[in-house]
Amino acid sequence: MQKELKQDENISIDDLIPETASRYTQEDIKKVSNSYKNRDKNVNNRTLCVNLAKNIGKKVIIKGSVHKINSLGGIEFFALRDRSGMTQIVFEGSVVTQKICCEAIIEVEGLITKEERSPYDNIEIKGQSLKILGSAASDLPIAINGNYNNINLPTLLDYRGLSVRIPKVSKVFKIQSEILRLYGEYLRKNDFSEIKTSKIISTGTEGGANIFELKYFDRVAYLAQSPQFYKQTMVGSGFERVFEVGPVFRAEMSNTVRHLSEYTSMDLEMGFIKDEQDIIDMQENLLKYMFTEIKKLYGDEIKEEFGVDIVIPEVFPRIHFLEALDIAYKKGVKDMDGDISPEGEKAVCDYADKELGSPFVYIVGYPIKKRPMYTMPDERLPGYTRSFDLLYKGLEITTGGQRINDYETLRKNIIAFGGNPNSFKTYLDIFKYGMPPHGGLGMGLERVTMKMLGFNNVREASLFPRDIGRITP
RNA sequence: GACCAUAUAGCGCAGUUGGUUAGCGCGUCGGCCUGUCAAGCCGAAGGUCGCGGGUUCGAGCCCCGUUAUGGUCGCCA
Repeated sequence: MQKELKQDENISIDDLIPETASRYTQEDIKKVSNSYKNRDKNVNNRTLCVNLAKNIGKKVIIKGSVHKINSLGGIEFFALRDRSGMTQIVFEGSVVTQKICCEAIIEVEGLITKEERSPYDNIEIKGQSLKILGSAASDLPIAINGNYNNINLPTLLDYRGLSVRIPKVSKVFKIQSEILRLYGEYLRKNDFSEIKTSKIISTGTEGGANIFELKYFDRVAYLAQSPQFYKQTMVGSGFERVFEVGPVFRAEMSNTVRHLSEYTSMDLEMGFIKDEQDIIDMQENLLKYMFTEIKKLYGDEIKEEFGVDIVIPEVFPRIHFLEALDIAYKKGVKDMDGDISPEGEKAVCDYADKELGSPFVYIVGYPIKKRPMYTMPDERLPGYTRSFDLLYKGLEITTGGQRINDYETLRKNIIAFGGNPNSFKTYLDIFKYGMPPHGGLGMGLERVTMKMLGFNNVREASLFPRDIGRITP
């Protein structure tokens, strides 16, 4: 709820502009513009926490947030946090004269000292002067320096702007940032081009009711559920291999630990494949690369902070849908009615984990009815398709497959799925005028992050999650 | 959308078969303290028990409604 403004807060933008603003002389202006060229670049020199060890004995300036204060009367210990890590500053005597609260932004000049009693790498800074760059109030609603587990997820999300300061929380998103980097890095190395396509569309791609409607001038438009058609268009364009990382929107009435109304889809699409196995090969190698690099960079921290090992199997098992069903039945999962239930998926994952030593498992060959109209049928097992899901630790993190690339087949499929070919004209045209055999996949960034770090709620892996009940912050 | 659970201080929680002034830990505020690292010791503030109604001499507790949150399912990445 918005609070009423107090009387003295009732100011306008005009109050911010002094009358002199219209009378600045050429000289006044010149003074400012000259300062652009002649500025002292060393004024802002600053040593980061991570670089303290190699500068022991030097006098430095460090800047960051006050993480924690321990005041013992004549001596005060500050834990200081910057983007690289933490350190301890010791103030003796009367250096600290102002009231300073946790999360205040400070600048400290001091001497880097080897000190066995310091909890941070046996290094600390003897503070000689202190400046407040940004003050902080004392009534922090959540503890940034306390035990992460003492705050419930909805509270963390309500105060997201502050909870992202908690080192363990920000670590999640540092890792997620690396996941994104590695995804693009590997695909570029393999001749993929990155594309960005519009998220405002005129018709749904996958059909169904789970699409957000929005006002678009005097018309109705929708938020894209997937870049599917655009990816395929660009395969046909001659790019052959494209990838996109971007938001997709699902208006599903699904209030679960694994659903978001808006999530980041890591998509790829590639031409001149033999079949869906080429797509799986590409993704398997991609994931091995990504996970190996993450493990190199963060493996120890992930183990320590989140208590999980990153396991990268030699081969990712590939099981046919009907085999998977069988495995699930044998594990005692009932009531699947020819389709694999989430419980059945868990059983298959369990099997892959225990029998095949892999937290990943591909289920290939879903029934036609379970897949979108553009999915390539498998001529060897009519009724089934050349599509797949990738399950990771019991959760679906990817859907993909080979697509139909023949115009007539696709046209008939659109009709068979209850659509009107006329409303898919732009899409169909790319097939009418030559389209290579191709396929691709979409991978949910937050789900990958969630499972990699062993969370049981996908919201923990989303900076500003959107779900049925949440559109703020 | 269906079902189940929960709602008590800034945060995390306890609160007995319904019974005086609703507690605990952390945090916050004040005081003491020169090696803290879950600092310690002394003191203090902080609550319309989600909201609305009902039962009762009496409700944080029981009943009805409502809202929010969490979880499960369908569905999905």
